[in-house]
Parts: sequence; structure tokens; C-alpha cells
Amino acid sequence: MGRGKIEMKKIENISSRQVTFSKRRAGLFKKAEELSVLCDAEIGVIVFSNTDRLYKFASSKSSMEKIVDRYNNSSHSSEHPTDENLVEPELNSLKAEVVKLRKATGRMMGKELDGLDFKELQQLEHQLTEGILSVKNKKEQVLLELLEKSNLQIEELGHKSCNHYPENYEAVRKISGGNSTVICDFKSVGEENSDTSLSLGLSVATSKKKKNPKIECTSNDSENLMILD
Amino acid sequence: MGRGKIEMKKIENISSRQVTFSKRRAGLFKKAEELSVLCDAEIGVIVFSNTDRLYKFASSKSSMEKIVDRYNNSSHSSEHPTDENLVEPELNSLKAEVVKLRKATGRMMGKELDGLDFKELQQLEHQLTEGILSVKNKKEQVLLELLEKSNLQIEELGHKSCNHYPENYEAVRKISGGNSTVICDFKSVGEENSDTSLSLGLSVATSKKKKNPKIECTSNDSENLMILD
DNA sequence: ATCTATTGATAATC
DNA sequence: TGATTATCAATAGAT
Repeated sequence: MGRGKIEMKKIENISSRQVTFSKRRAGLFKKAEELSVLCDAEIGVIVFSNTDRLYKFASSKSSMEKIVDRYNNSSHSSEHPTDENLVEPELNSLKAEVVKLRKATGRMMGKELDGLDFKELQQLEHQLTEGILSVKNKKEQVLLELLEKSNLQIEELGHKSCNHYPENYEAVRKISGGNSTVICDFKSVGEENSDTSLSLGLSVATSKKKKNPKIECTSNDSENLMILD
Repeated sequence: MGRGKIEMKKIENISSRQVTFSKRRAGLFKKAEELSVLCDAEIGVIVFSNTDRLYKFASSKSSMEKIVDRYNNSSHSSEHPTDENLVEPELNSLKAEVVKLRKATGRMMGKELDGLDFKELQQLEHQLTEGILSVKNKKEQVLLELLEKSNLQIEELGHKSCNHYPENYEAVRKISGGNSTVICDFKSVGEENSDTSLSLGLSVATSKKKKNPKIECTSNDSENLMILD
């Protein structure tokens, strides 16, 4: 397309190669954007010019980081067969750790359970249960803090207008207190029967399956706390 | 281009969205290939469909792994001051991944939850719930297989001695069958009453959705072309 | 999948 | 670079 066809091989004239690179790169990114919009796809494009410059495109609402993460999580199950040659010890141990961690996260997400015996499965389940407990506690803490904030706001507004407190105001003050590290027992809120999203009517996580849940973590000693073979 | 213009917004008709996705994805990859050849560029394209399938393109002579490594090393070199300046290209990205994975496992174990907002916590909890479900299913499968084995043993012994079958023998045969991939439902075994309610609160369909995203890959380098399940 | 009428991308040129 | 435009390529809709 253009005033004439061109051969599909490297353009030798440097300046016209540069021009073509700019134009076609723009075209490629535009196509990627269109595809992502039309078909609701998450797209990342990485381009290194022959001069080693990096150009990247990530579909809106996403970032290249997220996309690369998602890519790493999707494809590699047993990738990187640890090239045996000319690798430094540090590299090897890092690769080993990555493999271990991937396996561990995979198992915690319920994948790659095949090698485990009953006892190990039991341990894994216990670990997950504890994880859920912590998450639920944290969720409550977050919610209570939000509630507290809202009620303070309401209180202020109330003072300005007509001193009208919300019905649950006193109760809430009692529950949340001023404490920043609230440990609560589920029954006091009554949400423990099923996934909270269902109880609270918040369809956040359940319905958003396609989006990669953003889970980033920090931990230095994962080793002793994970089930590995 | 086509019989008429189309609006640049998500195509709502599912089948025509699928068709467009296929056509335009092919077009995008072709454009990427052309750009890489004409301008001697190294190009990687990652596409996640709205059904979570991965499609990738890597320019010839390259692989997505290499490109992603190169990307990690070039773009983040300033953000991630992993002080090892002159190490292997792979080292930095491996370190980054280790950090990320440690964070992930830590959070799944309920640690380091502080930076997360409610929605993220909800997603995390959902993921853990799915993990538990899978683990429980696996546990049952393991138990049933063990039981089956035991009963076969008993059967043999019974034939030799007095043809005495265990009481639950017939029932168990029915549940486990001769099938090696037993899918069972909790009620049929009634093995525990602990937090089964939590697991059962979620329909199986809900938790099964994001099993194993399929991966397709296009690249003229045959080595890059793989389909995983 | 295959087939075209159209639109869209872009090579050449300024 | 940026704009113009004659061509060719991609593709929307139909089959």
C-alpha cells in the first residue's frame, strides 16, 4: 500500500528505513489499540528498534507491567528448563527459587496438586484457610475504617445541619472504636457463611474473573512456610 | 476498511466480535512481522482475549522470553535499582520475579496485606477460596483412590478367608467407580463439617472458570509456536 | 472458510 | 519531521 509495493526485506536505505519504522510502528500501535477496544482484549506490544530503542504499547486500562506479569503467569508452568551452561550460581539459585515459588503459588491457587499426598494436601488447605482468615480480618478492618470515616463525615454534616445521626451510629462507634488494629470475630458482623461478595452484594471479585487479580507480595522467608516437594 | 466503517467501541455481538478478533489479530501479527523484517526490529506482541486466552507473536530469531527479558531490563533499569549493574541480562528480571512471587505467596498466606484496598482483598479472598475448593476436591480424590485400593485388598483377602465385605463396600464402588479421575461432590462423602460451608457456598461453575487459559502463539520461528492447555 | 466492496494504511514525494 | 495523495492491503459484511 502506497505509491508502489515494496519487497518484504530489510530496507537498506537508512533514512527511509527510519521513516518507515516510524510510520509502521504508529500503524501497528493503532491496530493494537483498535483490536483491544473492539474485542475487549488486553494487548501489549514491545518493539526494539535496530538502534536498541524501546517502544511499547499497552492497551488502555492496562500497563505493560501487568501484561508481562500476566504473560509470565500464564505460559510458564515448567518453562525455563534452567539452561545448564555457563550459568552463575546466583542465577541458578534464583531460577530454582522462581520454580519453587511458581509451584507454591500455583498450588495455592489449586493447580498442580497432583504430586501431593493426603497429609500435604491437608497442610495446604490449612494454610489457605489461615490465609483466608487473615484476609477476612483485614477486609473487616478496612471496612470498619471506612465506616468510621464515613460516620465522622456524617457527624460533621449532622452538626452543621440538624444533628441527625444515622441509626447505627452508636453501635458502629462501639464496634470500631478508635482502634486501628481491630480483631473481630466474624459472628459480630454476620458475614461468615459464604463468600463475602455474595453476602454483601458486592460483586467485585466474583464477576471479574477475566481480569488478572493484582496480587503483589512481600515476604522474605517463604521457604519454611510453603509446601514444596 | 470493509463494506462499511465500524464504530471504535467494543463489538457487542459475540460471534462477530470473535470473527473480528481472529481477523484483526492475524492482521496485527502480520503487521508486526512486516515491521520487524523491513526495519530489522525485535518485536513481541502479547494478546489476551476477553476469554483469557493468550496469543503471542515474537519476531523471527527471537522468543517472547528474550523480548520480555530485554524489556524488563531496559525499562526498569531506573526504577528497580537492583544494584548489580553488570550482571547477566536475565538476573534482574529473575530477581524482580522472585520479589513478586514472594509477595504473592506472602499475601496468600495472609501476610503483608497492608497496602491492599477492599476490592483487592476481595479478589485475594476469592482466589484463596478457589484454591481451597481445588485442594478439597483433590483430597477427596486421593482418599477415594486409597479407599478403593484398600477395598480391593480386602476383597482379595476376603476371597481367601471368608468372603466378608466391608459394610460400605458397595457404596464406595458406586462412588469411585473404576475411574481414575473421580470428580466427587462433598455431600456424598460427608467427610467434614468444618468450613465446608464456605466452599459449598460457591457454585462449582463459578470456581471452575479460570482453569487453564489456553495459549496460542504465532511466530515464524517454529520454536516459538506452541499451544498449551 | 471464501468472497468483494470499501475503508484504511502507507510509499513516494514534496 | 509533517502534509499530500496515489496505491495497495486489510477487513466488514455477506455467503
